[in-house]
Amino acid sequence: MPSTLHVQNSLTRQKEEFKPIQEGRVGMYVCGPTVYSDVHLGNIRTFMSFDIMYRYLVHLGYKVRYVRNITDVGHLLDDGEDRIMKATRLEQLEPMEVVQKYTNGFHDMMRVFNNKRPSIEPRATQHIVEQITMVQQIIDNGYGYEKNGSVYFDTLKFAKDTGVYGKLSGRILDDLISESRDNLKNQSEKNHPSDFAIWMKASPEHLQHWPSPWSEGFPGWHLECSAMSTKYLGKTFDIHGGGNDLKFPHHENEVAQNHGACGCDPANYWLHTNMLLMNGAKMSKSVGNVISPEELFSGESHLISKGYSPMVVRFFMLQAHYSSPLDLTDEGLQAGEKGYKRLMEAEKVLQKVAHPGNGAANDLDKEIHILMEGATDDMNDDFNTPRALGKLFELSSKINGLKDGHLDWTDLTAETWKKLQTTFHAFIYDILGLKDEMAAADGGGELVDGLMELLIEIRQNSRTNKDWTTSDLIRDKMNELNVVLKDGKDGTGWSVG
RNA sequence: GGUCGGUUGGGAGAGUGGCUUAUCCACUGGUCUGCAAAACCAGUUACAGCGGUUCGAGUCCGCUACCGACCUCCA
Repeated sequence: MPSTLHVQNSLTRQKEEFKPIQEGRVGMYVCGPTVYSDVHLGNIRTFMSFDIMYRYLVHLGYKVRYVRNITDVGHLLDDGEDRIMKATRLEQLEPMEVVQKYTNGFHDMMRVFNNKRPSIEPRATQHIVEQITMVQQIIDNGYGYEKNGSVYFDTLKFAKDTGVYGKLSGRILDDLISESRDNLKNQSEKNHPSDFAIWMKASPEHLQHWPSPWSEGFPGWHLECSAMSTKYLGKTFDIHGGGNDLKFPHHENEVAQNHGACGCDPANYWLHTNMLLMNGAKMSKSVGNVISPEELFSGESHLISKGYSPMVVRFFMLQAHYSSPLDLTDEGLQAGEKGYKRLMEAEKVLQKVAHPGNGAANDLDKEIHILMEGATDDMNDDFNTPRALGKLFELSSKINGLKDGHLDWTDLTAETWKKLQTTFHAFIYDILGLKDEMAAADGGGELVDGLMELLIEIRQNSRTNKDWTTSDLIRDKMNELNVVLKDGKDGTGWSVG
């Protein structure tokens, strides 16, 4: 139960206390999407995980510079074709049209899931100069060589000189030699199979290309992150993140490039998120378990029984730790939907109900404090959202218990109640980034509120007169409209859903 | 073949060498209620298998089985 933030560092494979380079400030770089197709649910989980980290760091009072790039060039498919170029060909669009289209889609989806915008969202194509400069530095330092207009990173020399190559992914260069397969397009040009391109000469049909000292071409995929993180966060910064499938080769090569150019580690803490599974397997077309965010919302998929709202999906994802694989299932989503509503209801009750005034710091008071502190400790422990959520649910029980009269208001002070209101609200909205999806519906303005009050009053009169026909009619009709009436000790409440 | 991770109750999913339950969903009983819903209380199902370390192990070590990711574009 750490009282300061600890994170699992992929670089050391250990949980370490987080100490920023500059006090009070954090530089964080996260590998963003390659904008060549619609955003994948797995991406959404990854960016949501880093969104939580970003939010929590901000909550802790850090001034965070959060950089998340857009890859719009240089990311090749295994047949050597550029991802963007492929989309250009298939959709008959300009490269920048492809990039804009899927960038827009990505942004829309990030907003739908309530992910905060990064401080800087640089694009690879806007940083060609920086990348060319870095290639030159790498060449000057003896770790790059040119072949037919393309430039490659000399992994063998780098590994011999520094011993750094393979540090992040746990791979040894000897293994890489035997592992590598001769299926890369430019294989023959490379001195060594594990070498990778940092500048590629453009073939005639390639639409995205820039002049450079070596050829008319484009930067290698791994290079953009090195160049842009260095530009905006400095040679060494605090946190570098991405999906764990990027660990090798992308992140390993990034480390190599930074060392090759500047002789230093790019980031002190490398954080990797785990994969999202669908029904126990990685989403893939061959398995037939792919579902898009839109299908998830609408329910139009054989994989799910109904649609689930973005916040339900977000809540569902928060119930697993970011470093564990998460299995997306219909049952899991259903459970998530109920849990999400329960949590949000408790928050509403908490904010609506005032402490009567007289109370002492008894056991209940202490329990509430312990739970609140526990939730913070959980977040400090490598952003453990599932455990923190558990604490929030235990607090929900206390809140509901007080409201229903099962727990005694005199056992806690008004200050504690006030603090609970602040803390709970901060956790749900600021840290976990949940939104009240019912708010839009039931906050339909004063008119709706007034009408609802009137209906509830009429129904209450019927109930007093034991006119069950009328009271049940109102309740049933409301149910048909997806409005749930809740009879409590202090009158009737209502909610949508 | 190599690297890394995983296997927890009906489902999802935390967790720690012992003492106090994760939590959510589902289920059972109860309280409340005109009835229901909601809420609250209580309860039922666990730590893949085998061996070892230990006074004591889901928790550490080893082996076996199974699963996954990466090694090739991928969050």
